[in-house]
Amino acid sequence: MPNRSLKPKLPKSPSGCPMDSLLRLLMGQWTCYILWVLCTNGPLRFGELKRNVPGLSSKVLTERLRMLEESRIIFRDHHPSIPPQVTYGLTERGKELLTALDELFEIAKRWCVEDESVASPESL
Amino acid sequence: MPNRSLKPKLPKSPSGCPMDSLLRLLMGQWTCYILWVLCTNGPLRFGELKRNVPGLSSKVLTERLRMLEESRIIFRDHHPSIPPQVTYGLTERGKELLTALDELFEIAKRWCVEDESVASPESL
DNA sequence: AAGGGTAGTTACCAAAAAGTACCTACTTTC
DNA sequence: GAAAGTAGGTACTTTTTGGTAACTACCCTT
Repeated sequence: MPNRSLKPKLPKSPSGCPMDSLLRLLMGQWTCYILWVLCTNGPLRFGELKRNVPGLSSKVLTERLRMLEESRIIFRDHHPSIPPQVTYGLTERGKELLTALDELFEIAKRWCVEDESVASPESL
Repeated sequence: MPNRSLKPKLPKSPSGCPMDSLLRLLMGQWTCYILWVLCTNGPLRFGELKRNVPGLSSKVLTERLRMLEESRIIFRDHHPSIPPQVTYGLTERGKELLTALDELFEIAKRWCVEDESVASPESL
């Protein structure tokens, strides 16, 4: 049986600022992308999730999932069958978080369009 | 004269996703905190900014400011007087971004309160 | 005339993060 | 009977970051 001992080691936010803890969590590479995949695809098994994020290693995926689970942003549903079946999905907190991240996404898209129209002006 | 040659080296988002570029920018340590300080205090000079973010080194501050300037999230106002006077502040883009980040901040605060009330339930 | 403040830059080093490869234990499929 | 798939864990290496200290050039203050 896997012992789930991989240490997530969030530095525990010495400043005590709530935003600091949240940023520290989201700032890790892949983290937001993992959340976005879980949001658009619904709950996924470990392997499916990994296949949906090309380039992501098992090690890092496990770390990220542990941190997100600990913060109750995602849930972990474990069926100790053979082969084992573990499903991850967004909790209510996770969905709430995604609505905020979605706003960032909208901004990113808007800026991208703006930048393109600056790069190639319509005056031809 | 400082030659402003410090390479910001954003990995240029190989995936081409707009959100990826934005996250790559915001994800760096201190970046969001710098933006928050500029938002709450208004435009600040380099030294003032540094003093407002304890623990942040000149090197990293310069790197972050260059990246944010390049993305037009902050502006850089340079008066080549002696001593030199350089002021940084949020652009319209920056202010737009901060409204989105503020929502994350609200979520972080709410969760923090929730977690405390779970840790010490009112049933005494 | 020595020290401090201005806004950085550079080189060097230490720490943290991420990637790689290989391992479990069991079943199903080829 | 060997390979592949399940969900990770472990050890090792490499890459990326961030911090430190010293430096620029010029002025004002003590």
